[in-house]
Amino acid sequence: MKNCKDHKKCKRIAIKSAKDLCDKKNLRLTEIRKKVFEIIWKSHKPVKAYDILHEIKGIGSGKPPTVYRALNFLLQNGLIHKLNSQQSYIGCEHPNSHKQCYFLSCNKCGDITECCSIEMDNMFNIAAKEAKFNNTNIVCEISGICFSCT
Amino acid sequence: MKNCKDHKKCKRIAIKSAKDLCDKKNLRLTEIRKKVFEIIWKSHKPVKAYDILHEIKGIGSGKPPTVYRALNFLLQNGLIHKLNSQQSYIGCEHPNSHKQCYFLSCNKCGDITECCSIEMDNMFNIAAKEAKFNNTNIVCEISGICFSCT
DNA sequence: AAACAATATGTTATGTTATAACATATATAA
DNA sequence: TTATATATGTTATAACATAACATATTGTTT
Repeated sequence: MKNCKDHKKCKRIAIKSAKDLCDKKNLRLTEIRKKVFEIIWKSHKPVKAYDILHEIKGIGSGKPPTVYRALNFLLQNGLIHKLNSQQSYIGCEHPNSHKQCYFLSCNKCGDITECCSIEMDNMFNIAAKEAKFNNTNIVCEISGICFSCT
Repeated sequence: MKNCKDHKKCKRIAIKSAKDLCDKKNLRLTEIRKKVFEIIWKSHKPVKAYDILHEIKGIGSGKPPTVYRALNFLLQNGLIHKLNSQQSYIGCEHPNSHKQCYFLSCNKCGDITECCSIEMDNMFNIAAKEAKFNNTNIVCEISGICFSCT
């Protein structure tokens, strides 16, 4: 997310839409869950579970299960994503709206961009259909060196 | 890899071509590396590092670094793949030849199919090019329920 | 409001995955 | 043969994640 100029705004919007989504779906965005979400949204860089754990002093038990439960809640409800190739977590840029996305991840600066592409989507759907796979879940992570780091 | 009828043959070929590849590239397929490779090739299912560790009694130190070093050697030289979404390792179906592949992974039977697709490749290349990314590495894993398990 | 059920969090312990750091051995090149 | 690079041994620990059971909080029914 290189083109984020005003991250405070970015974060505010993310929190607002998380609240809205939870209201609409009757989900409880508890204090702990909200805090974990906020920590993840501190930047556009992926965050590790144990970094959250270290940062979450004063709220909740400060023990792994607390953090992982919050992460799982956020993952299940599409508010964050897990980056499997680096075991870390990042806020979803467009909750509510999207089905599938892929990630561009810079090995140098750590910046992540979440991308949606109908073409890519179709590709995945075709691949799954050809193989007769059901209930598919797709992990697609493109890592490399981004433009500004080249 | 549902259409493997004769896995002994499958494995033999894999070991043969690993040897050839190492000869050609002047790489040393030592006893430990070969053993780890063989354990991975016992089936077409992904194998966990610690399962290898438990199975590798009698050869090498039988301690994590030994196994991870062998795994890294095999990964770096394209002889095996790592499935990031399940932290496990699987033999490469076509070393030498391919640049990019994606995986179909059944959540029920655990079977994995390694697929190559020019269209998918192009898609990834276009995505990387558009984003001006260099030296890209792609992780693409489609999980779901396979045809025979449905 | 009281009783109950469902959901969320606390707590302890442990399982799982992976690497750092330094020592020793083996292979290859000078 | 000495030097250098590569591979392995060894000890310790870091990093990631969940099981199992106890308690608290919220929501629902009576």
